[in-house]
Amino acid sequence: MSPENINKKQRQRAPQKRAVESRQKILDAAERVFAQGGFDGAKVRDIAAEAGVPVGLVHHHGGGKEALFKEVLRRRAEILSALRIEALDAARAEGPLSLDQVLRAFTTPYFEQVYNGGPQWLAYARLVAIISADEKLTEISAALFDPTAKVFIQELQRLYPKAPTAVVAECFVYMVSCMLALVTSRFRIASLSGGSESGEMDGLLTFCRAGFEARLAEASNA
Amino acid sequence: MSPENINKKQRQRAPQKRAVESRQKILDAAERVFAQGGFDGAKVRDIAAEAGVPVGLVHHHGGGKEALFKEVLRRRAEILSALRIEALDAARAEGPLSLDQVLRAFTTPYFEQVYNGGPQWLAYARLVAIISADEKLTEISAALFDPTAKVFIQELQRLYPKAPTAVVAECFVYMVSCMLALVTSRFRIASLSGGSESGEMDGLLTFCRAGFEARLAEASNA
DNA sequence: GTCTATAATGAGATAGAC
DNA sequence: GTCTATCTCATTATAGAC
Repeated sequence: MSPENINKKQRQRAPQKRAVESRQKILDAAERVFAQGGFDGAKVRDIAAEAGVPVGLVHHHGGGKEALFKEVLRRRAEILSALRIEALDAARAEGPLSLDQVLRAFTTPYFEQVYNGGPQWLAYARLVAIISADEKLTEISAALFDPTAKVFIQELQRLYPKAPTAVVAECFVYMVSCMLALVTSRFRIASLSGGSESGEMDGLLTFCRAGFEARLAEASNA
Repeated sequence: MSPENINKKQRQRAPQKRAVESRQKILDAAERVFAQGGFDGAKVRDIAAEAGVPVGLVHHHGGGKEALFKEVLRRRAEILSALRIEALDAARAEGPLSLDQVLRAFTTPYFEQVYNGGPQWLAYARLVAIISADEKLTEISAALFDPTAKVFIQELQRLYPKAPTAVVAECFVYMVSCMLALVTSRFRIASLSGGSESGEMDGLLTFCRAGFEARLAEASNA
């Protein structure tokens, strides 16, 4: 056995507590900084300052700005996708799916994490909204979210078999936009209405459920 | 009369055709470049190259990157706001407003310009979607769009007097999100559905009208 | 107004000591 | 792994000739 292999094995056995803490601090700080300003707006120096570590360490653990960005996105996208599929399976177990169940299986995990998962999830939610609007990042966000989206669209299609798939996808995109808007524009809603807030998930679902029903019924009769 | 005043008068009389053309080229190029990548992603050099002018000229006419950015946003925001208010007034002239009329007064001018106003309007639409998602640019977009938004929210409030203003504003934000998403995600919808497109304004309105009705009815009975 | 050259700064990445 | 100092390149902005 060569010395290199011995070193590798040792690293696998003892991943140095301090090191993983640093890595975590850097990823979390990057998440917050990227969530304001997006990829180009964020500076590696800002991330280092936010994490309280020297700049060199950000490169060491993150492997460059771009790799760091992708890793930040990937982390929670995987968790979220798993939770959504899980929720859908749980609903399926109860019998035939309703529109409300499908929409809830998609949105509940998101709001659950954003509201109860700690402040990092809120930063992540903002970041997702930013990359969704950015033309240049389409490939990344498609790779992260399209597989799950397709599962849900397929499920919705089953509920409205006569509606064209393009219309189902269109409605799905509307729902996702509203979902992101609710998180990113809560202050905006407050300001536009003169102060008080209202943004709860059930309101969003009422809006979207009615929208789906009306639009897909219309498209089914065309 | 001093020599300076003479010079000023001469400039006002003859605003040199070449100069205004350059200014126009630069603004249009900036619009396209900002529409990909946002403020931080866009480089002044890219704008100059896109406009086919030397870098120095961009600064001369644009007055720096930030001023250029704001000017690009302002131009069409003013046109759009005027068209929307105009459409609302025209509908008012026909008698009591319906929900559909209010929503159409807001969305029609937008789609009219985006689809028939030339390619620069499409770039502008993308740009608006980007700045709407960006936390740091909240002030700018609020200054540009909130005054008109408030007029429409007030009108919607009149249709649903028992609904809390916060809920009306919430629905309004949903509609705007869907409107922006329709323009920015048309290819996304196509990809999610396997190829064909569907994105027409009437479909959006069906979705949002039903959403408004359901959500505001619910909130009025609470 | 237009263009070229350059100044001044900002930012990503790396080398090498500890 | 951690940190400091530095390299290198890109970018905004300006100065000054035409």
